[in-house]
Amino acid sequence: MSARDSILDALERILSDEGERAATLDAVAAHADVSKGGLLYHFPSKTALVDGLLARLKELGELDLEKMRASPDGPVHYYLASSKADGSALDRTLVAVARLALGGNTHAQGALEATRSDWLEAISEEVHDPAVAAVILLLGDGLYYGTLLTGEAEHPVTDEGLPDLPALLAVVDRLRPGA
Amino acid sequence: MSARDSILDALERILSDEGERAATLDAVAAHADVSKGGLLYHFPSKTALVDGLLARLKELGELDLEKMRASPDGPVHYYLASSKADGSALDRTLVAVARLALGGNTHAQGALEATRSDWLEAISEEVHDPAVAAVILLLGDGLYYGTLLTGEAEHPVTDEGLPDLPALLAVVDRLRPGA
DNA sequence: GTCTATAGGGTGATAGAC
DNA sequence: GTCTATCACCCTATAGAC
Repeated sequence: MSARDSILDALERILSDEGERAATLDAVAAHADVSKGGLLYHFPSKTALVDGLLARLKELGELDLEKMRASPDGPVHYYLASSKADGSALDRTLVAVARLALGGNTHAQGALEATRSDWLEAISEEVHDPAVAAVILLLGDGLYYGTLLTGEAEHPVTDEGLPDLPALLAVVDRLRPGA
Repeated sequence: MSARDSILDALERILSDEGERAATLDAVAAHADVSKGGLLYHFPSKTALVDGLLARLKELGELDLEKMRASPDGPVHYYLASSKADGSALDRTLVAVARLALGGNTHAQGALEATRSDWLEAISEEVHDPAVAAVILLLGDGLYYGTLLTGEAEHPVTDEGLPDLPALLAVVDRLRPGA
């Protein structure tokens, strides 16, 4: 793996596990097994480091959008299933960027908004009622919010006494007359 | 207003508008128009300051829960309507605590989880299908997530091209056979 | 290419004046 | 009760050795 990628991986891990405040240059360098000077060679500043993460989100997001559109179960099921973060590369990046966005980083907010807008577009191709499409988008947001709260994708809020994904999908399907 | 309350107000405002990192003792004191020493007289440490905010959340949350149960439109409509943050005292506190929770503060995470659990209970009293109740809870989470992303309750994500609240409520009502 | 050393500024917290 | 002065610590970023 390239040094660049292992640095971004370390940044994601720290943002997910310990939050935005813990993601200092020192901590990222230590987790990536490079020196602080080495980190600053690859990313000249913290802003550049964050921009690197946002570029990764854009790349992974576009790949996922293709998979979403090509999914045999349709974009909606694919979207909701993937909203229960399962530890994929995109999930890890998304949680990390969300942490930055919720910490006030406006670039991260914009990147997330763009991704969400792509999702809504793909959902709307399958579900033509805009209100239903919005409900689905917001439901996915809610699922993501749960994993963001706990930080660790292993213990999402929805695992604590809430119904499982198939039950939620069944409810959503009742909103789609054609399904 | 008591000095204590104006300090907590200042903390909320900074957390909402600028994020967790900006909520330093200095900044809170300046916004509350007290000196840093004065702030530390009322709240001996930053942990005590945060605990003060969590106590306020508990208090406002219990009041809101009563209103939710007594609402003429039923708990579900009340819950979803209030999930689109409208600048109420509870909304401000909730957004602030969510910022802390998403920054990694485990006390704040627990306080939010307790509040969410109360909501689910109240929703379940009206909606007996647990999967539908979960969808409603998550939908509210999604609405909140939008206001958290932008930080300012004045420009929630759902205002940007998504249907308005009545349209969402109509969709949700289709899930409740008795409604 | 990767490292050490250090600058310059902000942080939470304490002691003590008034 | 509220303030000023100050502490030791941690942050991002730079300069320059190897």
